[in-house]
Amino acid sequence: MVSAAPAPDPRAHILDVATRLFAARGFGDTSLQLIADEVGVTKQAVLHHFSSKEALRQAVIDVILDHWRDVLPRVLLAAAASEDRFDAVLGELYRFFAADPDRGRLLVRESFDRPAEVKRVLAESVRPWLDAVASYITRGREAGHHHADVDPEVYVLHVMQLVITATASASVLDAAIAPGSDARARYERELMRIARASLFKPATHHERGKRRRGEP
Amino acid sequence: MVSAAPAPDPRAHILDVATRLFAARGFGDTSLQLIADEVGVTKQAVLHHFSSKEALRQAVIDVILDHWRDVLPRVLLAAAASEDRFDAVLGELYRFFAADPDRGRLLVRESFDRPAEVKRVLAESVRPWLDAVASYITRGREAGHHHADVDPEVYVLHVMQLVITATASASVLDAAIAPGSDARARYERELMRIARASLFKPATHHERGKRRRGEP
DNA sequence: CGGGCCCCTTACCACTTGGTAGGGAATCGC
DNA sequence: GCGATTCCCTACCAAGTGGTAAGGGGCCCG
Repeated sequence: MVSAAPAPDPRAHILDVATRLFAARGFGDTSLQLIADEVGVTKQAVLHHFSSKEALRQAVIDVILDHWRDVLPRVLLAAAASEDRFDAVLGELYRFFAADPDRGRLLVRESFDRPAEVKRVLAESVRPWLDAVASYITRGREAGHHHADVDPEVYVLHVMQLVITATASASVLDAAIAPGSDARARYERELMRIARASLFKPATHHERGKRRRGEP
Repeated sequence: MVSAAPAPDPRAHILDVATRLFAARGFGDTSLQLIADEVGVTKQAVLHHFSSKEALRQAVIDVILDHWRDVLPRVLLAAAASEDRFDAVLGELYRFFAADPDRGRLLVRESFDRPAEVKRVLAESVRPWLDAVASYITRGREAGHHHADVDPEVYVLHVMQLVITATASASVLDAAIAPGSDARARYERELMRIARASLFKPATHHERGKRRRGEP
């Protein structure tokens, strides 16, 4: 689903298939044989490119993390201060995970299966920019744009979790709501609304026309 | 962690251990042997009480679902209409999952591993009362208590997901925020705040003193 | 032409998996 | 006392697991 082309590079092809299968079935329930069959090679060809199943796991996760580490700074740099930018950043984040639900599923699975590893990554790679975002919120709070009782750090974590799980389990959640209009669009819209309404004060006196200008 | 007593009933003991292990390591990565060792019996004793590993899985899930089906109606019945009741219901839901993070983890894992099954349960067991809650929100919206642009169904789903994932991965998330004051309390408080702020209008003219009466 | 390297194969390995067969000990109703 | 039932054990099994060993075919560089 994530790749149409069979990929000329077999290593990348294996990584791709493994990512999909690990996300869908979990690490323990995905045998090297299954991955190999799906790719169209033998199990030993897989083991040729990745010295062990564990190495394959690491490689799969690294792909996600690298992608993340690449995209996040770019997105956050675009986040100056205004409410419009907030939408842009959150939208980017949402689209990142919505583009491939496997990303979120892998992250969630990993946080369950190997909490120690994930904690390390969180402490090292996530905390820095979480601090940055949190301090941005704190500034906006002191400036009176944000609700006074926001817990910036935890707010950001909760919104991120919401993005991840909403995209990761969207296909399942469809069964819970009445069928009809595009559910995915509703998920995204409502998520954005929740995030916005719980952060921004409801448009105080001054600062009315300033909001929701067109963005380039 | 969830059971201190070794449980005189071996079947219940097995169920308990299996629940914990399935939640922590996933179904595929938990062998019958491991469960048996943890319980202190042989693998065949486990297979005596549960005819197959799959049967054990079902039994574990049924315990969770039964608990859920038992608790939810009771909680929802207490939900008349006021904002105070909202806190009570959401708080109850939160405490239900916070009391044992394995519950949330199991549900999340199950939604990944067996989406078809979960969809069935959602459609049959969750949708009815989700409709009820949603229509309650819709009424409050028409009465002017709630934000006009709330998508009731999706709002409830998102809040539920937030509760589940926040409790399920709380221990991991601790690594992302600055250490110090009780993180769990912050998670709960901020989650409640987000849910409340994104649903209720910010205290219109009348109805001011009514909100946030003394809480213990 | 020939050696070396890369990519992948077949063949095989020790080990674990979920599950079966059958029997033994304790307990209960009679 | 005695059969039946419940509970759990030892012993075993076929199938599948991750991983190793060894080698073959294509290809580049000399």
